[in-house]
Amino acid sequence: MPNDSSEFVQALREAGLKVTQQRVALLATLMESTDHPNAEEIFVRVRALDDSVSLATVYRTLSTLEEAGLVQRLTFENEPARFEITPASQHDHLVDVDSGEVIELPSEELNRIRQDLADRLGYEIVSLHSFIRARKKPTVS
Amino acid sequence: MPNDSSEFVQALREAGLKVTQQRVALLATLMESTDHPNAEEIFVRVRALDDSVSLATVYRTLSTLEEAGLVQRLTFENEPARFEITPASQHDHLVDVDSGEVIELPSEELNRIRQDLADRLGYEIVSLHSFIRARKKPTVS
DNA sequence: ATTCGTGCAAAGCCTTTGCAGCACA
DNA sequence: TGTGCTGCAAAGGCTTTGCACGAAT
Repeated sequence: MPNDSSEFVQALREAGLKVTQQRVALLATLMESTDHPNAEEIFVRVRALDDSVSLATVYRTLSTLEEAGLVQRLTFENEPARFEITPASQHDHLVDVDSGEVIELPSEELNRIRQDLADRLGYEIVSLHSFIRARKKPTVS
Repeated sequence: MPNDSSEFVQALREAGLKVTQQRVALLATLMESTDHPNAEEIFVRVRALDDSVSLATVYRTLSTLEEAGLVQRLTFENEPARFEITPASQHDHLVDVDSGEVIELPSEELNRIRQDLADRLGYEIVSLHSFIRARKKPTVS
């Protein structure tokens, strides 16, 4: 039985989901990840904590947690989806087209403007998926 | 041989690509499309103009044109990629989560802020991929 | 004549799913 | 005990690719 005092356990309970060791392991893995891993990478990392987890469960759990709002799916171009724990405030992502590195771009200003635009059209925002593909500029001498 | 005076022909030539009837038909199709069709939908529409075009060619041509900068690929969640003629100025996309409809959100302000953010990090923007999943608000009485 | 593009069919990659067994509530 | 979750393996959807032929330069 997983550690009941964990913050993940509470989050799962609140979402009305059963607390399984696989889900706790996955949430723990994602919480510790500072990058934005894809399902395969998460699979490898989770197995370090619990080697009974299958790839199918990783996919299923990620979808479940996404639906519950605990996890966010990042859909970039020409690559498998990446995932992150749902951040406190939405942010854009800058993707280095050469290295594949992802940099988070927190900006209240961007969020505010998008909010306004959606408002004006009579929409409420469900989620944001913004990535800017960019290349490092040669450093100016 | 396709109509040499067409704007598409010129664009293809400038990109150093051979001018084939398939490519011209695809560009014409995309230019006439006001929505954001996926490869399958483009395939159907292109065949109305030239029924020799194969789905493989649609995919290959879209990738080629994307690389040449003539076409932009829109990568939304849980659905096949959509495409549009590269717009004069970049814009965000609002996706109605219920109907699937895509609304373009032109905003110079958003572009400027993103430009600034990238600049400050020493990056130059290659392309922008921003979609906001949103739901229509109930109309207030 | 050469090079590049195309159609076809097969393969590939990422992701989902059916089913029987197991774990959590 | 009952419901939901899991592992396994198979299937699925979208996209890419090898090959031989055909079209553009």
